[in-house]
Amino acid sequence: MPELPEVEVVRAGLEPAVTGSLITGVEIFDVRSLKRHSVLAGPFADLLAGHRMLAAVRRGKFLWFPLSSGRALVTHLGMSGQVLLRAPGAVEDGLLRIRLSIEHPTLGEFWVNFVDQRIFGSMAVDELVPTPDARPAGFAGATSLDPAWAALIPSQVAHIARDPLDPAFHETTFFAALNRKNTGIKRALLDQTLVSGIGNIYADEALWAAKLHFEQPTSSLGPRVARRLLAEVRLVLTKALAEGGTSFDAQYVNVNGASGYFSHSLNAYGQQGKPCPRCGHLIVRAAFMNRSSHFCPHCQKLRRPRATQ
DNA sequence: AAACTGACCTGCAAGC
DNA sequence: TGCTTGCAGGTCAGTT
Repeated sequence: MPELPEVEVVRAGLEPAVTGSLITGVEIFDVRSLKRHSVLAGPFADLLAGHRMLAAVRRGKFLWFPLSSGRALVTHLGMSGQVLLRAPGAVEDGLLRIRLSIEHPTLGEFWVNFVDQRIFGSMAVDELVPTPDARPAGFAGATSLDPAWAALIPSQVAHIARDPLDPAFHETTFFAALNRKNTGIKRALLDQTLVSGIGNIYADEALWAAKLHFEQPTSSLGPRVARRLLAEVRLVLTKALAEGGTSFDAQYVNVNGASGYFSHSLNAYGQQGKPCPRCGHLIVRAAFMNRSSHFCPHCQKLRRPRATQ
């Protein structure tokens, strides 16, 4: 569920509370939320208790907290994950899977509650490895002043591409990959090894803004169109972030449980049956990759379509 | 090698 | 009211 803007809202909310905090307790209520944790690393709780979190870092939809032990706590929200900051003793959150008790040097004690309805998300303690380009591995907000962990990335996140808001995102490599690939543009936007952070909502929104059909072959995009699309991706992610992300229900909330407002700004996603804000034709929903694509059939036509036997 | 399909899960709304 | 069905913001292993 949460895409880059939603995950960034969570990261930014956690940053002040977790940076410098000592982990004093770990409670696991559902081991399925540890599916990304390798038992070879050791018991999850033992690898956390007694160590400090040094920062809150994000690349795409992955979030991690470098630890004083030299490892990192990795968090992915999956489709329905939330990380909630609570005062110790607060009323129980439903669907609570993991809880960390932490102690901040000046702000005091918190509960970090990992809540996840569908359990597609997870937490794990992972090794940190150097980034190939020696650039900062992800976005760390105000904490990143060339610290030791900046150019280190959790091993399980290393295969994920940089996101389009990352200053080290390599545009040329991305455009070259689009040229080389033999697939549709939406599939490519959702491929986190090409560009990270984009999910079903923002893929549909960016394609609507760029007037591209979701099955337009990537290899058919000229340099100008590809640039335009990337610009639209950045624009929609930035706008959504400014509005606190997209919330349809209580499933996506920030660390305090509050919703974002971007759902009011959607032009295509979930708008099937409503008029396209640009041309007035009705937005259509189509099956795509075991999910849905939403688009305007009038201003998002397939160009140079391949022969359809 | 690259492209694509299920599997993994729970809860909610809509339809009967 | 209670059942069934379809649907949901993602990733990964496995199969062609």
